[in-house]
Amino acid sequence: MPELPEVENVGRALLANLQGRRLTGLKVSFAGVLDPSAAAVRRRLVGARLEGLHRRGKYLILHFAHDDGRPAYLMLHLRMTGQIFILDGYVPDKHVHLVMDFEGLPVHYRDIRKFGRLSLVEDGYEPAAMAHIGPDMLTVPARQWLERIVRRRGPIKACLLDQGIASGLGNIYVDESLFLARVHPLARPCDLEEAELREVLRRAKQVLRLALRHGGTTFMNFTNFQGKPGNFRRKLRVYGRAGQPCRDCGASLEKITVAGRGTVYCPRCQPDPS
DNA sequence: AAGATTACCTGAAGGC
DNA sequence: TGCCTTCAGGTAATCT
Repeated sequence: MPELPEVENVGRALLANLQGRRLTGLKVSFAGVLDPSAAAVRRRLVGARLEGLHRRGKYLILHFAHDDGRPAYLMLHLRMTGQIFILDGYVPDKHVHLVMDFEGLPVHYRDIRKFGRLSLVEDGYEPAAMAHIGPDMLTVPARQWLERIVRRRGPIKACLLDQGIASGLGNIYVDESLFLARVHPLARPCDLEEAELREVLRRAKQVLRLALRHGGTTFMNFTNFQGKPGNFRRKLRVYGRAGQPCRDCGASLEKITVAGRGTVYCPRCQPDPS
């Protein structure tokens, strides 16, 4: 499940391998992953060079430019199971839906569940299609984040998953952040002290940076562009560990449902808010 | 109007 | 070549 650190890794790989290269071909075998049609995307992008790239939350926006300077942008979201492979001798299977050719270097897009999207956008790194997406979780100033969350009455876990408040956290890193901050997933931001909220943000940034350094978390499907799994899984404190002992206090970790998501927490380290 | 639910997909896992 | 149900979760759309 790609969240901010996994998406950042993908972005770095794309930049490192493709910056300055020209897109020379585009093959699409499942049209649903591309918006609009392959023909329309080809018309805008083939012949353009990859100039740069921007990430906000779990979105990547690739900036292409034609020789006359005319810009074009491709917005990418991997959703649940999207993967990019840039790998010598990679053999596509039935889940590879799109191949971009960069002057002989093939870039494969694979997506088992077909939730991911590559979308042509015309309005740069801050497109209207992302107007409802909040600031990036890794860089949002504490003051701005507090303003956006402090009056919320829903469970803090739902707020952290809400990409409109701040973007980048998914189910894994939300549970990890709340555990490190010693905050119960059902606690309401409007009931918490400012210091507790600040601690949640501090821990979220910490866990994202740490996961990034370890190449992301491979739980189900994530691998990097060369097909290697991330190493952060063995660092997880609560996610995927329901019924196992808390690494800090030994209590049995509990599993509940919050905002429709499986949620693991320590009943002793993260005391019930009520 | 924020919060909750469902649709979109496939594969893994478990019960029988 | 076992069948069926449940679960996994990011986001948009649709409810209440």
